[in-house]
Amino acid sequence: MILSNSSQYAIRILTYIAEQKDATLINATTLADTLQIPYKFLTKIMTELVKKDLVESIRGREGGFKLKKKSSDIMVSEILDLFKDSIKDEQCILGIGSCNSVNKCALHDQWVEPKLLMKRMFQDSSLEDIAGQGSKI
Amino acid sequence: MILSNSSQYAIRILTYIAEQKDATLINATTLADTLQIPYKFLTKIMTELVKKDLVESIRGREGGFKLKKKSSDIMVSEILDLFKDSIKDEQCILGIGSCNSVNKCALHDQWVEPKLLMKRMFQDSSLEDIAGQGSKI
DNA sequence: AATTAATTCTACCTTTAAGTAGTAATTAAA
DNA sequence: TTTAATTACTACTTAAAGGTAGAATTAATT
Repeated sequence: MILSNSSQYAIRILTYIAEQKDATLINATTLADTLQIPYKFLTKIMTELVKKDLVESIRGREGGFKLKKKSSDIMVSEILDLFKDSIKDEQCILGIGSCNSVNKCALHDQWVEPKLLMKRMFQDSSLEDIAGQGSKI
Repeated sequence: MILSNSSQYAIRILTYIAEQKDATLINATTLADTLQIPYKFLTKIMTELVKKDLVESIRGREGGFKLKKKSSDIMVSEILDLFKDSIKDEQCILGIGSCNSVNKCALHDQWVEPKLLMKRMFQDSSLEDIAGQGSKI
């Protein structure tokens, strides 16, 4: 699996929140139900997103969550960073330390291009970019 | 992590074996030492590679392992298949079932290109292609 | 002030990947 | 024929990810 469950969930959660009208609060129950994520696991993730300032929480009755920044200012790579799932420049596909043109593993040359594209995909995509396409949830 | 430890180990093991002269047997101790893979874990992987006919084993004293096919006939994707790490066509980067142009997740469009390159990297690289470059082990 | 609906905290349980231990089976060499 | 060097098998342990439970905290509504 390329991304951990936590990363996948976090992207889906944030994308869904980004699709709502600004300033509307969405609560954990709604998120868990619509995104089909186990409630208790979701709340754990939400707490992390709050701590890392991607999301703002309003506690108590009528509370909920909303984005803390503009959706165009939250990049997918930021989300992946929280769960150590983002692509590093010298990430070795065979796990032999760090990999570069002078110290390469057997698959290094073949990995350069796909790695670059993956990195770009995560770094260049904001929540605004990926939200609101009517895609599956 | 993109590939599991088992997949990474298996690729390294097979690449190393492919670099030896045909018909030379390499034993588990040598593999574990030179590739720095825990011996007991390595033997477990070797048994799988033997069962799946990628490797031939000679038991008993002076025994060891060698490739069962030509190194040009073993593709990296075959190895990854053993550990369910290969890239599937409709693999959804967000883990929402299977993903295609009519039923897409939020990241689908961005994922198409990198996914294709990754798939090709694995499908088009044989052990012969990646061995013998003097790369790190 | 009490109630209720919400997030947060702490601790635990479950599943899977990763790694380890011990022994049996095999075979060449001494 | 014994011994040593090897792979194969069975079972266990550990670590990490994924997931759950319950109570504490917060704050709006009644």
